[in-house]
Amino acid sequence: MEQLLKSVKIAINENIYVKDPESSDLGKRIIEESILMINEVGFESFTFKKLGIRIKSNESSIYRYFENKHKLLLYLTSWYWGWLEYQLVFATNGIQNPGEKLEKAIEIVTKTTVEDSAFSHINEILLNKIVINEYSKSYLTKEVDKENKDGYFVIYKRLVNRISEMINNFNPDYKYPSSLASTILEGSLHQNFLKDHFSSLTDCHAKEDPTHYFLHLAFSSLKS
Amino acid sequence: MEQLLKSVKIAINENIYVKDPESSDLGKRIIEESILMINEVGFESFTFKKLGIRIKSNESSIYRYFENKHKLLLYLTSWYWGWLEYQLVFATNGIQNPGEKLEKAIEIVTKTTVEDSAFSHINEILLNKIVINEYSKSYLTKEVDKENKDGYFVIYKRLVNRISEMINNFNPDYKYPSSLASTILEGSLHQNFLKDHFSSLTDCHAKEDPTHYFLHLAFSSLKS
DNA sequence: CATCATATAATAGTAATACTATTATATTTG
DNA sequence: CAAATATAATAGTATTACTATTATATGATG
Repeated sequence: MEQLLKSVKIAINENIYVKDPESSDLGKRIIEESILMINEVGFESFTFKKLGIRIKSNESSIYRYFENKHKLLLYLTSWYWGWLEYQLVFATNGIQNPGEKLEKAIEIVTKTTVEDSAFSHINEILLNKIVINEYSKSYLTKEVDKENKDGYFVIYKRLVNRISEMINNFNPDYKYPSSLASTILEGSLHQNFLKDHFSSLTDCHAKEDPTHYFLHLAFSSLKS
Repeated sequence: MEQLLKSVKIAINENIYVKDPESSDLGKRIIEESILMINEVGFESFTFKKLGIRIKSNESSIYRYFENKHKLLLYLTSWYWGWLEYQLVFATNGIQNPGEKLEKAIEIVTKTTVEDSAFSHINEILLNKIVINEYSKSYLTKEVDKENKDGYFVIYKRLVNRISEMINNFNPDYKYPSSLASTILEGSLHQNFLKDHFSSLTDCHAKEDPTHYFLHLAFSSLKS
């Protein structure tokens, strides 16, 4: 898998960036260091000026890659979902049995992220933390409908739909496949957040807990 | 219920505000108009300066009630959760049967908000929209642990715990009562958001759909 | 190897934001 | 009526989120 992934590039909607960050060394440094910095200071305090100082480049040079930090967040989270989608498709591809397939899918999307050496400038573990802490902010905006129309959320939507289809294949009579799929994806981020900051509001404390919880939730819904 | 509620005040942690907005006419106008304005322009574009102009008062006067707009958001959302908690307790109080009680609770917290005439300066329908669109932003911050320690989220936590206890009363063997409770509350906000902006990611399209979805989700989990 | 294009860096500037501080003017209360 | 308190007006600051311009470095092509 590692070898194969090395030649794979996660395709991001071209309108999200001004210039493809994968196309230059500076671009890759922007991605690499922004992931570290957003984790350190949070998205609100993160600015292009500070990032410029950190990567020993200039604020205005970063603007040649991304219009603003919102677009950079969209880029980072799209990349994450694309990466997760790749893992999902790869891991479930050969499975014929719909129950097994769905089980594997839920495992993939709810498990704790491990680093992937295929993309050297991207720290997937920290990127997962960014998604947990900041993803909602990318769509809870007044511009969401326009940006959705412009295709900024296609990868996420495709991922939800893939899970929704697997749910449907397992039980075609179940009435809420899309809601269950979106609940699993969003809920997994939420339970992970609660684990770290509001532990009394969750029963997920160990690594595998969110996976067990969502497996139980999904399969009991689909079997009844 | 209406008559009784008229003498009820939703108690908000005193550290959230500088001066109690319920204590003056200006304070109530700040609450009333900020709800309208955040709905209109979104939390990001909302500023105390603009609110001051709108209520024909001064920016600096608003600062005498709230340190910043983040605190105002905490106030508004705490009020909402307090109001919902009151409805929950009131509606489920007399119910002895744990299944019925939980069913009622899920109905209350997932149903579409209707206006409550008891609090004339607060539009609960719009406040519910603010909670859907902005609540996450109030805790997805670098200050969350400190603010949690300071008790800024107590009402929300109490609400989740109430539901969690009802789940536990219905099925003491179920392993994830807190996770299920937080999934229902957060998930309900999320499904409502998807309904309005990403309809392909949800099966909740009509008014009662989130309730039906979460009732099915909860009870099939708890019966298996 | 010269030149031409492009990428990057440096500098400066702007409007808006998120405040703080000070003073003036109402309004309430004791 | 005086004193305290609430509100309003004004001004000021550091930071943010950009845009614009110019300078410099690198690299590709003829």
